Amino acid sequence: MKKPARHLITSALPYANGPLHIGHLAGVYIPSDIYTRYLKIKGEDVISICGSDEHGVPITLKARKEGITPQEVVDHYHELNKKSFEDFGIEFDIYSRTSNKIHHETASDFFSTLYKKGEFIEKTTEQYYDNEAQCFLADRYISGTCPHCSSDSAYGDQCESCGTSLNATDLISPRSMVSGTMPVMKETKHWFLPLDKYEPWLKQWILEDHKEWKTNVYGQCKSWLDQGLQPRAVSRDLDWGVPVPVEGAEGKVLYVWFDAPIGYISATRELTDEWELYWKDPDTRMIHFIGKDNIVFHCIVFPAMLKAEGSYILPDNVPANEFLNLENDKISTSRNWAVWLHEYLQDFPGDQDVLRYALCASAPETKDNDFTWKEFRNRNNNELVAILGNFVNRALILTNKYFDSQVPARAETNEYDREVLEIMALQKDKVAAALDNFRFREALKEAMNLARLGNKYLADTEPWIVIKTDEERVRTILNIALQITASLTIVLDPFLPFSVRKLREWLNIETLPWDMAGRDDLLSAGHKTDRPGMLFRKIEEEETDRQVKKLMETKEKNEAPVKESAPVKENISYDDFASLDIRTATITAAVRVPKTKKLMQLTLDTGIDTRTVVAGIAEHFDPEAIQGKQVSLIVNLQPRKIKGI
RNA sequence: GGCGAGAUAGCUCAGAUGGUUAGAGCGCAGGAUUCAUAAUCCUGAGGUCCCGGGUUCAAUUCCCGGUCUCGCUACCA
Repeated sequence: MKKPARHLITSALPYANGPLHIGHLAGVYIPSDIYTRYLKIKGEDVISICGSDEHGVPITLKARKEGITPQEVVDHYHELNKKSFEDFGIEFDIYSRTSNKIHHETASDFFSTLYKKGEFIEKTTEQYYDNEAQCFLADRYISGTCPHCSSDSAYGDQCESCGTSLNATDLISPRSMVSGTMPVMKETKHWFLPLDKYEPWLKQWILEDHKEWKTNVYGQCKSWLDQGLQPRAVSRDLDWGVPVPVEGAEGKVLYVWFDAPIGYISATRELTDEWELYWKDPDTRMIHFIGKDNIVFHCIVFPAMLKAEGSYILPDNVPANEFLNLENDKISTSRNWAVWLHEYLQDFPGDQDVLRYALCASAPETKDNDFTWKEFRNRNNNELVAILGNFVNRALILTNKYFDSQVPARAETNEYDREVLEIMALQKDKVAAALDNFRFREALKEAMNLARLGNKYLADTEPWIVIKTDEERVRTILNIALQITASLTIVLDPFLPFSVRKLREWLNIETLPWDMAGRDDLLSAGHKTDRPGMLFRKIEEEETDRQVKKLMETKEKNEAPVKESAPVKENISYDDFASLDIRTATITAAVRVPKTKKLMQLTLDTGIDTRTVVAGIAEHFDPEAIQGKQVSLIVNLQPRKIKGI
């Protein structure tokens, strides 16, 4: 493979409607940061791009709910997240945002270019329109009764109660969540990117030319390509986003997934006048770091957009990670089940590298992984403190004790010394080989093995005993131990930037380039080192227990029945009310409905008869636990069949 | 429902074009050691490789069927 002239690293743009958590870090930003730092220390030409994704419906919903403008929402989270990245040493060359002017221009121009080339098809479809608020309603803005489970709190895109994905037109008695009124169907025009047109080319490019992509990425792409691609809408009716730059397109903006990846381009433009070198020169190697939920957009939709435009390069690889769970449960922003980065730093000030280490060591590279506080503590105490911190401390303290902190000269080496030096020299290539293949867990392990080697070397050579009889021999031993320490500052640099900085200060050296790692002459005899402090502190059980307790409290809070009250339905007449026959009934039997997640079949004794009712409660109640309980029931509701019952 | 990925030691994960004793780190047990933040080093115990069938001389690996977890499912972002 030809060596690329430069690298362009992109990291998925975090959506600016919430703070960042450990899942973001482990899945995307730690790998991308390690990779970027690695390329930089190797002396490659590389830029790392990221920014806030600030458009789309959820942000407008959040703004409406909080009674502020969408701009205020994104301003808040942009600043918060930008700071979190800085605090954790995630070094982007630029952290931009999609609500700024340069992005609007870039995205608008991109659309115009495709529009002028005739790359879009226009389609007029019928969509729900809110007459009172005078706007089209995205599916998310519509609620109604689910046609499958009869839950009355289904959204236009999905029923939260039974999990079915829906079209807004499927809903029974739809209501606008903006005004509460009943929406009407109205025609609206949208632009579509005909992905089907690029299908043959995508098949060749991915399925034939990129067999080396990770199996999850390749498999997902293959599944889409095998099913056949369809034209995909690139615009929507909304007043928040990049306006569609076409006459007569008032009230329409670019669909956020058209808009967001262009954010990578606008951020690069904002960073450098040479942006076209990074985006259009075939000698540039582009890598997208993303989570698994983003695969199709980065592997199919965005490449199709770039291809349609014509002058851009395509990604060389898209190393998508799986998801990180937390204490055996899915991370969820809405359920507050997460470790938030800004909160972590309040509770563990100065311990950024510990989290970086723990998340990299158990990154969800091939399958979903679980983060536990216990593992976090163990990783810190047994690996960072005991192996790395301890070795560095031993080497420097011994030097301080025996040779007044000066690097001793190496005399004659014996066979064992040479063996150790040889392993040390090979270690950087092992780390590099893993990093080149985006295997970050393995790379970190190999880097740590260098510290393990150091501990073993000291244990085997026992300088604290030899010093009594043979000082010359100890000089050689400590020289070698210190050379290992110096190499550690190189191979660990991408992973633990904060700690490596400290270590360099104690060794009194500058940042060394990658290729020097493993050399036996990084520190010359007589070089003065500093007395070391603590590289890592021990984390006590109380500290992590407190974190677990915090999560348990969240869980309790979530389980408490403080359900948000649904919007009040339209008033009904007294006659309607009077016609409801509500009675108290006793549950005599309850069984789960097979092949459903949420449905439970109940047998009820109403006092007047015994009847069978299906309720969407199986996620929250145990069949055994609710037997004998009393419920109220409208006994004259029209009977319906659900799942054949 | 359809599709994709995963399931291997107590935990977190590697791995094998099908072939003798399936690996690592952590945890656990025993020993050595004291320079070091009781940190290190050595040794050891631990596995129905998710379940059921098939192909084969041989299956944890390939094929078929199933179970569970996660993701995608085309206007969710």
